Amino acid sequence: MNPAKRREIFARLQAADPAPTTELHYASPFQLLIAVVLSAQATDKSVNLATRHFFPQHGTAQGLLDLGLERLTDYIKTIGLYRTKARNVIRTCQILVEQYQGEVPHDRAALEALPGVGRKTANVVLNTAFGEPTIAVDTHIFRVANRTGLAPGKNVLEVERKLEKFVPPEYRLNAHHWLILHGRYICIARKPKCPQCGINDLCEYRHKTPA
DNA sequence: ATCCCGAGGG
DNA sequence: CCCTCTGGAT
Repeated sequence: MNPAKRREIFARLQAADPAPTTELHYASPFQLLIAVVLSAQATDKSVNLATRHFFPQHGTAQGLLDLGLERLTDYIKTIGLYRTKARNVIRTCQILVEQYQGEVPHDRAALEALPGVGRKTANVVLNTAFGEPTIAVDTHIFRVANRTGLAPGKNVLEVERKLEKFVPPEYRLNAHHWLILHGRYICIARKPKCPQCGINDLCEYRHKTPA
């Protein structure tokens, strides 16, 4: 795909949604971190339904330690992978309290050292909580980047590197949320809504869509 | 490559 | 029923 086309895609996404952001509910970098960890292979909606039961009263690292593993597990039983997530969240809280005064480190390596936190989660926290122009490639962005031809790649790391290289600097901060929301509501995995898509004339996939 | 794993949609 | 959802660790 040529650079002018890429630029036009982001210009349109920006026009349609000037200030995109996450749909996860959170009130601090810590709560964003926990919400993103819980969101692995789960919908934002289901994460919000669970966190609303304990973020208000136990929305800090020490607060979740006080809540305890058993009660946290009970609160997130409606989310997939809940046993692993509950253990990881509690261990993460222990590390944050012991090593970072309960705060979220503003540092990629420190974030990725937390249990349950990989490259994608670290990128989301760096972007959304700390304003860094990272592009976290999740299931939506991987699909959108490949379908459209915007940044095709065999794995998420390859797609991330291409996006970093191809997305014009002025769009980089918001690129993550534009692409993810586009993937969630328009470029859906099963049945993409190509007729309603604002960039279908720039896309390399529409031709393969069954009429 | 495999495991973890509930809820919603089609 | 099958697929998908802001993945990460082994």
